[in-house]
Amino acid sequence: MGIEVDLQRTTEVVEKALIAMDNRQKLFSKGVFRPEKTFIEMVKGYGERIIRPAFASNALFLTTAFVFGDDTERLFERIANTRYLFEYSWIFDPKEAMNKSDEEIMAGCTEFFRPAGYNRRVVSEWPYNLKLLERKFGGDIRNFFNKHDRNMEKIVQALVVRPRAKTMEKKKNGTFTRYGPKIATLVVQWMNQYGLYKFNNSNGGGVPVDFQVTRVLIQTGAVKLDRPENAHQITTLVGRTLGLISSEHGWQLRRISESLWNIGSQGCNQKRHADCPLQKECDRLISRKPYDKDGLFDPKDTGRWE
DNA sequence: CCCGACTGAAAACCCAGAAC
DNA sequence: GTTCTGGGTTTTCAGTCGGG
Repeated sequence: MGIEVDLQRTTEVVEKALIAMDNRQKLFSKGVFRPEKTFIEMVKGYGERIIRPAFASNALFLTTAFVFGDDTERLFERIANTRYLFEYSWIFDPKEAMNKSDEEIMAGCTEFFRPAGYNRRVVSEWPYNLKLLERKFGGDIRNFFNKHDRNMEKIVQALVVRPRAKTMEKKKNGTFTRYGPKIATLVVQWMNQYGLYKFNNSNGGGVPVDFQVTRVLIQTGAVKLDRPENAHQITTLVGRTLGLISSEHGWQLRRISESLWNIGSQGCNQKRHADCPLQKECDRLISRKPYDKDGLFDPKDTGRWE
């Protein structure tokens, strides 16, 4: 059988998730969980206070790279502190950073973000990205977006280069590093959602497909597997399918992403099955272990009913 | 009651090298 | 050449527990 994405079933599940989100059903009763919100509002406010129009856009663009291999809620809780932001605002300022060594920049970056594990690599790429931003785009990420016709797809494409592009390849290309298919789409989604940049097409760029989004679709039978399969292949297929469904039904990509991600991270991940709007659609709980350990999605039930 | 020590879970991916 | 496969890697925080 291999990997089979059931278009009909995916549509059904997505529609139910959207309805639940809109009607504040079950785990959506307190609204949509947006761990990034406080921090983004904080950088916007700070940028206005220091009268630097590029500050918030730059800060969000650079920070989003850290939404890799970290707990998003904990990450934003750690850094959403006005005193810290004031003290470390220079790490988001391309001009000021030009006067500092890579080591100094990396040290400041580590102190501010206190990276949790995998995303330490973001720290080592920070000086490169920051200096590229200054040299090539005049210290304003919005110039990079302008260069790609303010078009979400083109911007994501320029950041990703190609799936699994090597860091060196991106550097040769003169583009930013640490932005893969998930993070690149997440950046444009947030930039648009929080009004940090006006794109020409506000519903492009795709859905950031991660473990949580995919697990919901596997557990509800929208993605059918009869044995463990490669995670990258599945997330690519899922991304394509969700894009298709979005344009077919006129559903916003951001809303599809938020509804499924909320159900996965706030529901399944915390075993709140009784509080899940997709409870009746779902017949299992899959483990994250094979995903981290072997890069696989294992369809096996690990005990939703325990 | 409050510490420090300890444990376990969690993480909106990327890349080298093998296989076509 | 391009595509695919398999696997890496580390900090943080909440929860628990025993000793002082």
